[in-house]
Amino acid sequence: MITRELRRVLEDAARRAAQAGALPTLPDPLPAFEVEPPRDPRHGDYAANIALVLAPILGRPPRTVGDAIVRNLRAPADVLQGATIAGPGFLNLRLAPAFVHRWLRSVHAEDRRFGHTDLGGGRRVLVEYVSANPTGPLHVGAGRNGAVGETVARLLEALGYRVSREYYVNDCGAQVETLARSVDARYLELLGRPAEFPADGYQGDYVREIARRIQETDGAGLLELEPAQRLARIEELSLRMMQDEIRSTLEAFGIVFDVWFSERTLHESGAVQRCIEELRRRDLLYEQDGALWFRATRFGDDKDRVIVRSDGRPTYFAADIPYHLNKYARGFDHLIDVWGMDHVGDVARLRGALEALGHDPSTFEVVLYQHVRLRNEGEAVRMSKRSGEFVTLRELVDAVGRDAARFFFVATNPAVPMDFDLALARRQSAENPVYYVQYAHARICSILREAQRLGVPQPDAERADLTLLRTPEEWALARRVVALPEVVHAAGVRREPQRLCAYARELAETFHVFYGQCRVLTEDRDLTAARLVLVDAARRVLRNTLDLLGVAAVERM
RNA sequence: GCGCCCGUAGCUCAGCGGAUAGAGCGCCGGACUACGAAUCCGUAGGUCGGGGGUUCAAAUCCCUCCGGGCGCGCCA
Repeated sequence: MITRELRRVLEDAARRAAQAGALPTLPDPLPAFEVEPPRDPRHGDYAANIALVLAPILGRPPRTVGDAIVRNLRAPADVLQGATIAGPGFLNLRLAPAFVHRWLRSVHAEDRRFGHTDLGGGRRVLVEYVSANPTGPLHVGAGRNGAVGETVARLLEALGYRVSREYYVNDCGAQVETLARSVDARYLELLGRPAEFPADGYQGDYVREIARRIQETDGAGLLELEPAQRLARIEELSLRMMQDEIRSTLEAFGIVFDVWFSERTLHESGAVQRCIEELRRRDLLYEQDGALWFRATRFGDDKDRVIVRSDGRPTYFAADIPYHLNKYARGFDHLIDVWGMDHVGDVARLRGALEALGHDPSTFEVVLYQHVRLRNEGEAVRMSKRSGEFVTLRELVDAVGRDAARFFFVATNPAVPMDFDLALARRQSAENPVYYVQYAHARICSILREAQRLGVPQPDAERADLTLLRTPEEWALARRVVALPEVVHAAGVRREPQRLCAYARELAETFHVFYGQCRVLTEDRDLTAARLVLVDAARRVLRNTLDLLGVAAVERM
C-alpha cells in the first residue's frame, strides 16, 4: 500500500530528526498517525498528521515538529517530490511521478491480484450469512444480508484470509412442522380429500406449488402412509424443495455457499446434549419453573436465557452454541455472522456462552444490518411469510437486475435502514450508479477495441514512457487507480463494504472527467502508449472492484 | 423503562479526529466535426437534530436532551 510506504518514510525522517537532536527522544513505537489524500487537491497528493500527533507528546509546537521531520526527510527521489508544512502542522506530500508510475505498472503485473494483500496470512475465517429459515422463499431482506455477507467474504479473501461461506439451515423445530402441515393440507386439497388448513399455516402460493409437485411425482401415494409418517415425508420433501429454491435464487444472485450446515444434525449427533452437559458441569445452568437456564448475566447479557424449555425441547439458542463450537472445532480462527438487527439481543448470550466454554469472545463477531423497508410507489409493502404478502428476492432480482440489486444492497451502511422502492428501482434503473460505473468500464473497453482496430500496439506497461502523463486529469486518474489496496484494506478490516461502492463511483467519475479532457488514441505514438497503460490500469482496477462487489464488469452496454 | 443502531441539501445517502462538509436524484442553464452524450461543465440548495464537554482541531469522541428504527419470548 502506498500509505504504508509513505508512513515508513515519515517515521524514518522523524527518527533521524531525533538522532540529530532536532527533536526529543521519540516513543517506540510511534503513535498512530494518518496518511491520506486531502480533500483539497492543492494540498498535495497525501497529507500526514504526524507532527500534530507528536507535538503534545514531545511538548513542542506542531509546526516545529513538522519542520524537523521535513528537514530530515530523505525520501528517495522516486517516492516523494516534495513536502511542505501547512495549516496547523500538516505535512503535505507530493508524490514523485516515478512512484505512481511504479504502482501503475504493478496494476498491470498483478492484474487480478492488484488490491490484494497478505494481511490475513492464510488464517481461516468462517462467514455465515443469509441462513434464512427454509419455510418460504427468500425475501428482500435476505438480499441485503447476502450481498453484505458475500462482499465481506470476498474482501477478506482479498486480504489474504482463507474464507469459508456457510449457510445454517434451521431444518427442525416448530416452523418446519408448520410448513409441513401447510403443505400437507394443500396436498390433501389437491386430491380432493377433506383438509383443514392450519390456523397458523403459511399462506403463500409456494406452499401450493410444493404440494403440486409432490402430487406430480408421488400422486396419491402418500395417502397410504400413516398420517404421522406422511407428515414426516412431506416435511422432508418440502425442506428439500425449499432449500433447492433458496440455493438457486442465491446462485442467480451470485452467491455460492461452501457449506450448508444442518441444525438437525446437531440434535441427532448428540452435540446439543453434550454441550448442555458441559455447561452444566461448569455450573453455568440452573433449573427454574421447570426450564433449564443459562447464566448469561455472568457474561454481560441483561438476563439469563432458557436453553431447554419446560417441556424438554431445547431452544434455538441450545443448538446455536454447539453450532459455533463446531465452527471452531473445524479450525476457524475467526467467526463472522451476518444477522438482521432484530437479532441484536441474541449477540450477548451467544458470545457469552462461547466465552464460558473457553473461546476468546473477540473471535466471534456479528455484522448487523437494518431491515430493508420495501415500498411500492412510496406505499409500504407488507412482508410476512405467513400472510404470503411479500416480494421475494427472486422477484426483485428479476425486476431490477442482479448487478443493480447487488450494488444497491451494499452501497449503503448496513446499520442504516434502507428503503427499496420497487417501482422506483424499476423506473430509474438506467440511472442507477451501477450503470455509471459499468459505463466507465465499457468505455475503456471500447477504447481498447478501437485501438486494436486501428492496429495500435498493445500497451506495454514496463516500456511505456509514463512521464508523458502530465495533465491534472491524468494525474488524478493515476492516483485514484493505485489507491485500490487502501480501499480494500479499509473496507475489509472495518467490515464496511459500502466503501467499495463509493470508490467504484469515484474512480468512474475520475475516468469520465479524464475522458472528456484527454484523448487516448492520438497521432503521438508514445503519448498514446502511455495513456493506454493508464486507462488499461483503470479498467483492471474497476474490474477488480466490481468483482469484489459481485457486479459484472461489462465490456459493452 | 432498559439495550443496540440511526439523525448530514427538497429526496436518497457518502463522509477515516484534520484544512472551505460531499455525491446521486430532482430543478435551472450549457457542451458531440476523431476513442460510446448511459458522459461532461456550470448555477442553486446546509443551524451536520438541540445543548454541554474533551481537543491545537469535532459531522466524527464523551455526556445529556429530542426524534426515529430494532430488540427486550420457555419464537426463530
